[in-house]
Amino acid sequence: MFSFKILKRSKLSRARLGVISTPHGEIETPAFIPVATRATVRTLESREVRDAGSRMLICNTYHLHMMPGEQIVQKAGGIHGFMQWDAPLMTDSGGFQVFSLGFGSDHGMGKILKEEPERTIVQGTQPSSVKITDDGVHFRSPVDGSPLFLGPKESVRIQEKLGADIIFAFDECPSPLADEAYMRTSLERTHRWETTCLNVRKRSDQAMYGIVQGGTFPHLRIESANIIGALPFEGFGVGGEFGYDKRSLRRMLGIVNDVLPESKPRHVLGVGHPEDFSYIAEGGGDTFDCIAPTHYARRGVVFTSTGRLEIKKRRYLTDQKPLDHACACDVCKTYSRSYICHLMRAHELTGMKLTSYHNIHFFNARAALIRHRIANDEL
RNA sequence: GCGUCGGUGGCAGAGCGGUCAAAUGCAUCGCGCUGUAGACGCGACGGACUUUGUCCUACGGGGGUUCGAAUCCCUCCCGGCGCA
Repeated sequence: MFSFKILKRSKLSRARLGVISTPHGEIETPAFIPVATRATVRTLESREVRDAGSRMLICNTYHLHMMPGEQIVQKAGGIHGFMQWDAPLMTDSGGFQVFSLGFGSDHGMGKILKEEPERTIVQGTQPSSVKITDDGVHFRSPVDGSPLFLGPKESVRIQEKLGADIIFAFDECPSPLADEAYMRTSLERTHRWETTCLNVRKRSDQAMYGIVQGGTFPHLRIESANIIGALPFEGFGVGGEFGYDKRSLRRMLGIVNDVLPESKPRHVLGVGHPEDFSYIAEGGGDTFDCIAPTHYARRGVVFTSTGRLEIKKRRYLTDQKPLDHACACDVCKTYSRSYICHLMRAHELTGMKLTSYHNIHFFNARAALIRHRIANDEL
């Protein structure tokens, strides 16, 4: 049911052109995957996401377990039926929440930094609202404080009920502030968890991706890729941070992907600003997800062919041009910057919807361009 | 006309003798967001400068009281409400 076909390998880089086939259809790669954490790409209906050019989404185990709960989703026919998305779907395992609700929250930072960090998280350190044990992670909801224990068994059990086409093994996304000793301990624990995920899986109609970690330590990345790559996963995720320098993203991916079996698809977790696309493809990434298009859209940041546009600025109130003159999306064909600027300033939901739609379309178009360039031997 | 309440920064709205260039919210400006807790977070927001400080101009206008007033008094102007 699940397969990955490589249509072309670049001669210039590790980039490849491919097709992932799932029980819910195919997707051409490299591809950008919008994030639909709680079974929605925020502000957009499933059909709109589809219209904007998306062929696969990634939902989240932790968030869908907390609300509405996997039983509800399962009864609705899995996420596909629940959200009426008749195309491929992935679910993230909850491994990112180990970071985002843990050290990420403690230090008020994301997993990608702009400069070399001071590695203050040493082996044995625990985040304040999350407790990491050998069996899994005790979470405490930042919303209402409700507890949740998620380990490899729990994550797989939930993901099998949610029913995505591709599920991820449970990992710990480590903080960029972790020192090497912490990173090694975390990595070894993650490796054990991933083996458990393979052992407890019951469904054969879902692909399971193992996740490579190791932070910015090349030898740990290689070690992780060797171990995870040798396990019978249908594909691989590459998680964590890749260094503050954009170039190191391509380098680290390259290091990992030289080790991972070439015939299986690789998903780069949580990376994908427009300027990252070519690095990801050149590093051998096939799919990648990022909250950027929707996250920024709601804050009034629009991605265009000439860079970011902060559409809430007063100066756009009288601008009759489309968001992006080079964009073919319905929003750009229909509405002016002036209108969208007004909606955003008035806090009208439609404003966020229009910017989200455009950004998703823009990201998809950029991914299509990457595919085009590989096909034309340009990348 | 009489009575009464009120006029504070772009807006709304605290303050009601010193610790007030004036709380708070919104707006504005700047910055930050990369497997989404977050339609969010941080900073600035009268002017000028030698900017953890100094000076100037400010709480409807004018005039007083006081060492000191956005805060008290008088008067004028404007607005809400009530009564004629």
